[in-house]
Amino acid sequence: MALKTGSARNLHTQVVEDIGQSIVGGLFQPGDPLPGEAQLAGQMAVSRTVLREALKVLAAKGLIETRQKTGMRVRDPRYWNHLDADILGWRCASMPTDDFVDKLVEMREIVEPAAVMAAARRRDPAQLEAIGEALEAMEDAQNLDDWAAADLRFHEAVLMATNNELLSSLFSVIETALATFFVMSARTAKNFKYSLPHHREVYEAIRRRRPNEAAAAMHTMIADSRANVRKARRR
Amino acid sequence: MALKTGSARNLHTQVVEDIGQSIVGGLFQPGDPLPGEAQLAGQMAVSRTVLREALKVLAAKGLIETRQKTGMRVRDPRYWNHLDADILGWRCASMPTDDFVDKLVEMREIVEPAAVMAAARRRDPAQLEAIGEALEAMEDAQNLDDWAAADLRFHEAVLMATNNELLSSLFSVIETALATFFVMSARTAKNFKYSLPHHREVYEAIRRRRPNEAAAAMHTMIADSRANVRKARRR
DNA sequence: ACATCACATTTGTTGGACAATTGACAAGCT
DNA sequence: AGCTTGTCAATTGTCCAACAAATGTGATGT
Repeated sequence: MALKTGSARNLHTQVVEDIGQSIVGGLFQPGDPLPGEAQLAGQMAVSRTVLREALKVLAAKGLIETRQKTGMRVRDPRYWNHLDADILGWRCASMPTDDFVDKLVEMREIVEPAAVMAAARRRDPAQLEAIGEALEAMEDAQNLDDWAAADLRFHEAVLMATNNELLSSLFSVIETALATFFVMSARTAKNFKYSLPHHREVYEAIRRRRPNEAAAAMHTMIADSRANVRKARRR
Repeated sequence: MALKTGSARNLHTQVVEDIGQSIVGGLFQPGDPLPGEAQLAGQMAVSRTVLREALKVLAAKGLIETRQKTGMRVRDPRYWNHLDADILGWRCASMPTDDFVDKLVEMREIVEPAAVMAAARRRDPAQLEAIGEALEAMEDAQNLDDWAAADLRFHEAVLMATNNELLSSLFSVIETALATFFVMSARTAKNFKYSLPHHREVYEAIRRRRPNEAAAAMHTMIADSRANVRKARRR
């Protein structure tokens, strides 16, 4: 457990990452409980103060609960904030199982068509331009990394154009899904721009304020993406 | 700012509530920044340690960012975790503006019809029974409080029956929306059971595994609810 | 066998100290 | 004067040691 995961300026951030990943990754089973604060702090070579700051964060995410004398227990996954960006990231880092990928796709299929409908109705010129810029960046992309970044920007810009921050907060889900797909299809992507026409359709529909067309285009785009992931998964 | 909001076992929980509500409520403007830790701790009569535990939680929710020397700043609302149950609660507590209610309704209209479709396809017998029990409790309810609690259980059970924890995590949104509606229509509700037939339709569609019927029933139900809220808001 | 109570363990809370970072300002050089 | 450089100070980051509060456990007494 003592691996230093990513780099982080703050110590407690590292501790959060470390313990969080251990819990989400299943290293700690739900219900049965972590060592005491003193022991944990010793294991990770940090002060109890820092450890406790991390524990509070994990508790806020719903991963653990603490009671005096009893100690800390991993909560049932039912109570986790599954939409939290960190938790999503940890799940993908350690357990990109097939059914989890399916759940991500299902979320996309629900959220994104509805989002482009809202965007087509309510977007303002600046938001449209943000989407357009992302689209241009996708066209100009010379390698997979550039294209992935631009793709993320595109979908983020669409979510922002809904003018509903509850919807745009779901970008953490879409972001995780796309990132996972990119990893899975990194090899098989000779023509990584294959979905560019779909993106253009979505953009055009939003520009022309055609909610239904936008939703349809987005729907086929996600279906395509899912089929592609299935294919990549099989090899 | 020194009002003691709700009751809480832990001190830092109170601090989180207090500062979080102040930020979400607009008492602290985004961009320009909170007093230092020492001063804040003094104002709230807690130790710096406790205050810092609270600040880490708020930072994890995306409300603030801290840097050495500069201090703490309220982040742009774009970065807030708007789907966090606490943040939703704080927004409703201090600012149930009309457009926020509209956004909540929009989320329901997107999520819940899709959710009942998934539930109608994938629910298992136990999950169906959980929905049925909630429905019975709604029938038997003698007062508004009982009915509200049963209504919440109904919608939660539906989300759980999707077998997609990403979807069921959105219950925090639905919960907040319903709670707000109950408050808004508390007076005007002579016949608070008016939506019972709709709920029954949804239940039946899920039982008979009819995704499209379930989605349609849920859709009209939410539309009804929205119309009712509009009416209540006007007086 | 049962109730009661003291105890021990674990988290909760406090205060203080020092380290690390970094913006601000002053000094010095060109 | 304008720019660079270095020092300073303010703020958060980290650590430590002690005590308070809660609470399961077991001893104790009847």
